[in-house]
Amino acid sequence: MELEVDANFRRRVEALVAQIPKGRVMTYGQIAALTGNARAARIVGGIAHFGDPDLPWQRVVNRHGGLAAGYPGGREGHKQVLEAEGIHVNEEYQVSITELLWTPGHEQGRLL
DNA sequence: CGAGTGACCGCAA
DNA sequence: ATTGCGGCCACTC
Repeated sequence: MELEVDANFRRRVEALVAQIPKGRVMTYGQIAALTGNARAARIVGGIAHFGDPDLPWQRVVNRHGGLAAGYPGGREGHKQVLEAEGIHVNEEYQVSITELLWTPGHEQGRLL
């Protein structure tokens, strides 16, 4: 029953982000697609700003693996948090999504 | 209820 | 390879 999508969209995004394992990252488009709206990638970013601040939005990056701009503290603060998570960030403020991109279902290394 | 906006993505020159 | 522009849909005021 996929009748619930409107308001549930935000809830799904929050739930999905909350399930991102430590040391992994997801893209806004990835989350948007998994929530049912692959074109609502921007909405995910909006929820990230107006959603629950307790969620690990730090593990959410854009398609190019670049850090978010509106993160509290800027990309620099975002980079610091990612480094604390064990994720390496280069001077370009980009992470190796090819290596760190995580998708629900695989749950590889649930060392949480 | 209406309009504006955005922590994006994809494509075109 | 880079740079610029539009579209898309939910969220906030």
